[in-house]
Amino acid sequence: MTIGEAASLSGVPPKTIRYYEEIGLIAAPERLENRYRAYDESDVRTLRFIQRARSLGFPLKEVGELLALYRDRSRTSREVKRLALARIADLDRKIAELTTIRNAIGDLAGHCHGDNRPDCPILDELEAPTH
Amino acid sequence: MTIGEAASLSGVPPKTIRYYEEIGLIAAPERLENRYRAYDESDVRTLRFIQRARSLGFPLKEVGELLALYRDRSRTSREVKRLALARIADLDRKIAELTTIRNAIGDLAGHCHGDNRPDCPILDELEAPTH
DNA sequence: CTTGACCTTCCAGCGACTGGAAACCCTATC
DNA sequence: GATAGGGTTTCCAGTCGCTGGAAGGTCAAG
Repeated sequence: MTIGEAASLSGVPPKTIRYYEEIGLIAAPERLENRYRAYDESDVRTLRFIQRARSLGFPLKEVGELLALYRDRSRTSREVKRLALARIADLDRKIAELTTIRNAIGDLAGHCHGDNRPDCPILDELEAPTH
Repeated sequence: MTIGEAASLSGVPPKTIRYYEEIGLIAAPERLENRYRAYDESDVRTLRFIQRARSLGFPLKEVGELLALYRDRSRTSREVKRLALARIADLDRKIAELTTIRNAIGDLAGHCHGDNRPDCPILDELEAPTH
């Protein structure tokens, strides 16, 4: 099948598939006589795997590791779990950071009238923080 | 004062200060005879303002808007609050998204033994999701 | 025979920096 | 006066994960 068909079956756009090939995440596929890339079911499964790992926030480097583990019959579940737990720790850090920021802005906005007057605690605080 | 001094007083690295100048976020400063950039107290205050707005997650484009509002004596607090509330909505969306992902990986990791055996629900799920 | 939808390659840009190279400037020390 | 070290200057490249666009080749339908 062509790249467009593989794209719609896997949910990964053609441009992105070519990009994954370029950076070596997936192997370069066979070509048809007209130089079009030819994919099969197995390629589509790989692309779907990648798509799901990406949607879970794994960076491409880790997607590559997951893919290698996925193909390695002798891998242990420990290796996979290690990646997953690292990803969770990373997400927890990011969530905590965003939450802190969100609350800080929330506090500021809560003290701002938001009317036609010019005085604004948000700008005041950016100018010279009180805490 | 030189860029290095302005950097340590404001918390914005020299490279970043030059970058802000390049993209037009801050004005190009006077130069000394040796072509070094010369900053004053007011520049440092501006840089600190930017630094704080950035640490609150405002993208540079919005930092520019905040800066313009900050300098505009006739601005209303409504305009500032609008930016702050948009930022909060954005953060809430991001936090919700990351939390969803975090829980999804958490579920998967919870079902994975993480031992020497090869079977792993994480890879299984990436291969073919059940939900 | 033309239209339109594919496909190919390559190059550029996003945001917000950051690193490095090559050169210049200033001060202090030997 | 040479040298070492710390600034500073410019410019170019790289990060991450794509995405858009240009210029051209290919194919099936009308």
